[in-house]
Amino acid sequence: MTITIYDVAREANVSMATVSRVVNGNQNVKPATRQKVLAVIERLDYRPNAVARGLASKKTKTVGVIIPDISNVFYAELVRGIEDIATMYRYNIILTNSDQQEDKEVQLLSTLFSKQVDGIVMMSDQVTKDMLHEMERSQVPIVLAGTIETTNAFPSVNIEYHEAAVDAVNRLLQNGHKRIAFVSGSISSTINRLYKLSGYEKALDAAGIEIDSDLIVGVENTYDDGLLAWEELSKLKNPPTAIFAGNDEIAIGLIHGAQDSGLKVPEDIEVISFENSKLSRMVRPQLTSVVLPLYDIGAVSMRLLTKFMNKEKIDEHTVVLPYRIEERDSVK
Amino acid sequence: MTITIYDVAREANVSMATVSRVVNGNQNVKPATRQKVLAVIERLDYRPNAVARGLASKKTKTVGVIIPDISNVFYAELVRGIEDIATMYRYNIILTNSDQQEDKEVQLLSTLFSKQVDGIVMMSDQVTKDMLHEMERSQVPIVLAGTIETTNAFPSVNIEYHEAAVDAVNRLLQNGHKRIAFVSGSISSTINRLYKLSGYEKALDAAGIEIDSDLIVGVENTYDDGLLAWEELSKLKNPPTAIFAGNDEIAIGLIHGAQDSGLKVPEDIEVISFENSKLSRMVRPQLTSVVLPLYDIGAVSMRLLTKFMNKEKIDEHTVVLPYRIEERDSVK
DNA sequence: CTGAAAGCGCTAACAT
DNA sequence: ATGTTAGCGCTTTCAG
Repeated sequence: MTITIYDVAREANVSMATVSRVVNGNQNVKPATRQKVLAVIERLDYRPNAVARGLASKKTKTVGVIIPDISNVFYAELVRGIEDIATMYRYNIILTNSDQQEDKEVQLLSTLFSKQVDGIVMMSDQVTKDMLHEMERSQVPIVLAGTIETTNAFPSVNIEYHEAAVDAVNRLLQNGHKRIAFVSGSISSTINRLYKLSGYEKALDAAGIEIDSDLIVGVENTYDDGLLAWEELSKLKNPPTAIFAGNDEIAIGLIHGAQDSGLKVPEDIEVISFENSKLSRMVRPQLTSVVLPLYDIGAVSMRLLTKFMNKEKIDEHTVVLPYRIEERDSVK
Repeated sequence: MTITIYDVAREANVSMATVSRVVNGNQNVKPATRQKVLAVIERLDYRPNAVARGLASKKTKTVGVIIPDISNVFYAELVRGIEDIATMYRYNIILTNSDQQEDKEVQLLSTLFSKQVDGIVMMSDQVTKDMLHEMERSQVPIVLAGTIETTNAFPSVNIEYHEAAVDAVNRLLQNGHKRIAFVSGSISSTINRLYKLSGYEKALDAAGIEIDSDLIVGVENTYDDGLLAWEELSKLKNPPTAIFAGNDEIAIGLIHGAQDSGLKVPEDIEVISFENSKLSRMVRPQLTSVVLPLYDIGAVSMRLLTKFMNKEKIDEHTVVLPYRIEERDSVK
């Protein structure tokens, strides 16, 4: 049978309260009895039942994580950041994939609540009304990692996407380009629409260049769609001479598409990306890219969550991490 | 306050046992009372507490997953396979990273036990005695995913690494190569040493080619180490004309290394990889590779675990998945 | 088909 | 410093 705190108490001739105290490191225990209890614990190989503890204390020491898809390096980096900090604070994480489906996201929130997680870190392309509704019922803190929620009702950690996008496009403008394309995953997603696209437009505007909708292409965030986007772009009567890519996979697809049709990067066409994952160095030419610090966003999000869970004072519910542009070889 | 099964019972004028029955889909409830209870549940927005349920039923509907590092695409694929099947069977997963450290692996097992997971899927480079010791204490089933445990005491799912390695090297031998290098992550890890390396040696042996230890290089499973390995190999008086790479990142590093020094792949040097992740198509030339079906290994492992958890009859504790070679352009 | 009652293993006052 | 006593919210016999 499984051995319980009660067995230990009996064998050690103390009450279960005392056993509980030594297990939880409570200082109100005479060293001698502590030793005695510890010895019995060792001998019986007693292991506390976290579920019982969770029921009694209403704290489970586990947090929920909702992301679109763990098999995407992008999110995997983020999760690693979350997990590292969680471990540091003795939390475990329940990992769930939403595949960006709203109904799934709502349902995942619900099952995480039922599992009595102490908090949730969530990343989503788009925080809908239904999600918000479910989130508002939460008894536990929720922090949004790398996701925009326009009402700003929840704590979040992000970078300045808009400024970053402006910078990226300016980098291209500096080199004299007039025909700059913007290729990005689901233009409809909040970040792409509200920040990257608007940054792109603002930069062009400031340079006195008219927006050409032919140069704005919305695809999936994948290598293959980067390839596809290149095909589309290269067919234009007046094709682009530089491209601002929404993420690394797209950028690499674009580059390979260009190279396959005989062009040289960056000589014939320049590409700047927005992510800087491990992939960015695994192509030739290596990608010049805005660095989106996914690991850090995850880590900081989790850290912020611990503060809420501990009811510490929080200075800022909304943290904005710095970004920078990593210069490599896809831009001259 | 949080509303409990007791509140629902009171409001519906039934006992909590009845509420429990309708919540759990027990058929022994008159349709009329079921409706009544359901109505109250809806009205009160009652949500069962999974922790309490776990304590009472001794089933948590959550499984533990131990992998080396989620930020590695390799493992991320695997986890996605696990998670999809887990979701299908209504389980959640607690994800943990071991970083391949034995002590951490042992400790993770222990904390997962304490959290009362219903089962564990684990992937490790090397199953040590200490780990085995901890695993043997487990009250719940453990299945090993893509990991070798020589005593075969635990259920596992793998592919035939040895045969796959032989095939891969033969593929190179076919093209007339005599100087074939083997570059792999931690040669000391069980799979690399016991299977890939031995497959490499066997294939060369069968072809009457003597093993040259200069051609066997053990590195980390990273792009950078692939680059490094190339440097080392290219300095040899008698350098290789073909390489068998332990995984995709290494293969890409090797290829870029060769290309950077002016060689052409596959004209001047051929490379075959062992993984076939998304990366394999994201290089030029695209990688010819043994396909290691990570997603499937994860999915099948989880499926196997559900069988154990349900105490279903198991035909084979050890399942071996098929592999194949995906022909692309890094081999002629 | 429904209810009563006894736990599941632990924490957290409250006493002593 | 240590023990007693209620629960935490639910499942699960056992009766009826």
